[in-house]
Formats: sequence, C-alpha cells, structure tokens
Amino acid sequence: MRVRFAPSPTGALHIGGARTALYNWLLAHGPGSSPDGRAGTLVLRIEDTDRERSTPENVEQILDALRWLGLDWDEGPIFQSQRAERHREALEQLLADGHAYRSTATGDDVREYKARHGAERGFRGEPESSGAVRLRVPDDGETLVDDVIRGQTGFPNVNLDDPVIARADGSPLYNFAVAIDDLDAGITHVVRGEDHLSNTPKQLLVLEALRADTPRYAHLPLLHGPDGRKLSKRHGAASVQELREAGYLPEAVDNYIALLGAGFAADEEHFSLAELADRFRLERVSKNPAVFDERKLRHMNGQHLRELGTDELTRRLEQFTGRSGLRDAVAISEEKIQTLADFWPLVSFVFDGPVDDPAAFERVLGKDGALDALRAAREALESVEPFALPGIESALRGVVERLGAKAGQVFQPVRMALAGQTVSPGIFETIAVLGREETLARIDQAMQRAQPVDSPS
RNA sequence: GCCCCCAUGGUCUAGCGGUUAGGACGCCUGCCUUUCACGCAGGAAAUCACCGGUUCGAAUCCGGUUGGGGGUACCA
Repeated sequence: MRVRFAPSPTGALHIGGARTALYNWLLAHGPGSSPDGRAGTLVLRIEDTDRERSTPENVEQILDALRWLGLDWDEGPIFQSQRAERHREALEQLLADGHAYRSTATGDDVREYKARHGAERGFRGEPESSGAVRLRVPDDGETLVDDVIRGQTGFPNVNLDDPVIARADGSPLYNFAVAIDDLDAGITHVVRGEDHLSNTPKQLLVLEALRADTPRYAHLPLLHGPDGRKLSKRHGAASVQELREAGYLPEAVDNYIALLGAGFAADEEHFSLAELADRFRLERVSKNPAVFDERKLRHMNGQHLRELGTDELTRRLEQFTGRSGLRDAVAISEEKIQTLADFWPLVSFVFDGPVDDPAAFERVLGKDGALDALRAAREALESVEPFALPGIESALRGVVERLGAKAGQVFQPVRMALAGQTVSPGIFETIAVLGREETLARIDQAMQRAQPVDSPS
C-alpha cells in the first residue's frame, strides 16, 4: 500500500487537512497496510503547479505542524512544481494520441455552448492550433468513481465538460498534474477531502487516456464550524498551529480529530496514535460532515494531560511557558487544568506574587470575620513543625474548629492572601509549596492591606 | 442553472430488518470537597429531516421531497 498526503502549502495546516494527513498516516501504519504485515508507505507531496504559494517558509510550517502531530512520512516532500518536465511529456502524449486538443474556448464560450445544447450537456470543443489544452471526454458511458467510503458513483460522461488540463503556455493544471503524480508515485490509495470528489472523474479520465491503472479513492467528509459552514478562522482555531498555541496536546488533537468522522469502537474513545492505527478502518469513516467542537477537544486534552505523568507534563509546561522550575507547581495543579494554557493563570501567583484583583480582594477579605480567620491561620501556621502537608492541614483544620467556622470561611481568606484570586490549587498544597516564610509574609501583607492603619476618610 | 455527495438528541457518533435507539462532549442534580477542577451516582434532551413504497415488521432496503455541503476556473 502506498498512500500520499498533499497539503496545500499556504503555511497553516488546516484542521481538516490535519485529519486527512492523520488518516493517511493511520492507513499506512495500520494492520491492513500490506499483505505481509509490513507498514505501508506514506508519500508527502507539495501540490502547487505554479510554485507561487510553496515558499520554503510555508512548506516548513506545514512540515513542522505534521511533526508536532507525531506524523512522519517515508518519501518526500515531493514538489509538484519540480515535475514540470514529466507533466509536459504526458501532455504531449495525450495531444499526439488525440486524447487532448488545444482550444481557445473561454468560459463564456462554454456557457454559450450549454445555452445551445442544454445545461446538462458537457462542453465539447473543436481542435485548434493554439490555446489551452483540453482533455477529450467521451460522449458515451460514464466514469465510475469507486469510493472506499461512499461506494460507487457514476458520472455520466455527457455531463462532463472537456476539462482544461494545461494553460496555453503548456503549464499543467491541478487535475492533470495530480493524476500524473499519483501514477508515477505508484499511489494505491488516495484519501482526501470531499471537495475533490467531483474532480475525481477528471483525474480518472486522464489516467484512462494514458491507459494507466487507477488508485482507490476515499473522500472524507468536510469539517464545519458550529454555524454549519466550512471551518475557518471565524470559528476560532482553524489550524493545528493555532491549536498548539492554545495549549492543546498533539496526543489529544490526534485522538479527537481521528474520532471526528470515524466510528471506532462504540464504547471507547481514548486512544493513542498506535491504538488508532490499529483500529482505523477506512471503509468505516463517516459520510457526513462533522462540526469541530472545541469543548470536546478540551475535555480530551484534560484526559491526555493527566495521562502524561507529572514529569512529562512539567517538561511540556516548561516548554510552553518558557519558564523552568515548575515541577512543584505542576504537581499541585495537574488535576485542575485542561490545556497547557490553563496552567499559568492558575499558579502564576506562586512565582510572581499574588494577583492584583481589588474587587475580589474586597469581596473575600471584607467579609465579617475574614481578618480574624486570617490572623488565626497565621498564628497556627507559624508554629507548624515540620512545615509540611500533614502539619499544615491539621493546623488549619484546628483553626476552623476553634473558630466554629465553616471551612471556606477560613480557607478562602487564606487563599486570597496567598494567591490574590479565588481560584487556586488546593490550599494546603499551595502553602507547602510556598513555604513558611513566604506564606506568612503574604498573610501579613494581606492583613495590612485589608486594614490600613489610618484610612483617609 | 447543471453535476455530485450527505441527513440518528445542541455536537461527535454506535446501530447495518424485530433494541426500553447505546456511548461520549455539553447541560442539570446530588455525592466528594477549601475554591476551581478531577472522580463517582443520577437526570433532562432524538416524532432516527419529511412523504410514500417494499415487508408480518423499517432508523436500517427503494423512490421522491426538503434541507445542508461540494464541484462546475487557462485555482489547488
């Protein structure tokens, strides 16, 4: 089995494109990839016949996104633009065989033709000495697309226009170039977005004119945004680069994207890349377009995040935030975050001091008894020995008991004093990480702030 | 306009002629609990787009309608 992935080299790897890449990869690495059990081959191709968009920067961005997802390829990247000679050769052959002809017919001419012959009648031109090259489509029969996902679809040849396969200057057009490239690369399975389904008969016709074997095709449903329209930047993250910046894990993105449109087991949906490859069945891929739901991705991300373990999560968070020495903070917050981006807002106070939020401060410490609770907590903490989790916890719980208060009435003021915000990791763990000196200093600071010595009235 | 694809709770899906239509996300309630989460236990939410046909029996098969999507470039 030889499969190929051909991202459009605009720089951003669109989420839909990422899914296509993933499915190709899963196909190549799945159990059915070859009869002898060896892995199939994945060819990466940069499709850009005129080489305007495939700048080295754009291509590198795509490659980088693919690597981040954990996807690799066996051959390529092959640049379509560098195969111009072969395309020209194939074009000459078609012209010589009479399977293609030159024509100066324009879009208007095509419309006029249809006005005369009926809207469903495909355009047929007359050979001329110059102009663009059109493929001659037979008038009879139909071109059958045997899609692995959708089954057979017949396109009656009468309905098909003679497609332009090369510009007047001889440069090849997409539908011609891909067919040649797939042929030369020995591609056995073409897996791509559904937007190419209507292009397939054209490519089949090219291959047929060349008397070449055709690959199997599989067209994936498109990805939509919450409004039902094609997924784009308007919907938030639309590319894997954006997902990466938003703090998602490649493991979770792979998992979620694979599920989006493929029915795996009915009862399970948490999978690693290897597990996905093991279970992936192309013919089971869904036929309907899917809506990308970032909330579910978030949920899966949290699961994968917790699966990493504290050491690995720390490594990723240090990379993500550009900070080091995060391990203790990670240990006390890993249960509470869903993305890498959630981490810093939750624990920045540990490193940078309490967050400054006057309204929240007033709300918590302005409450009756809040200052008394804080003072009592400070006293209790002062004598904890050793200054570690068990002692801290019993000291604070002792305060709650002595005051006859509810736990929150003591813990929230302490939390506010230490973090400056109402949300933080567990209070005992936070105190332990901060240490006695820092904890006491922050409590003092908060008490001072809540009760100015002389407040100007 | 023409050609093509698609249609199960809000979302992703399981289902492949006989099910109380299953699961996940989200939402709600409770438990846990120091906050937020995590976890656990429940719950609401689907006339299986509509109409007709085949059948003893249809979410499942067939046709039509409607709706959505794609293509229709000397773009990819």
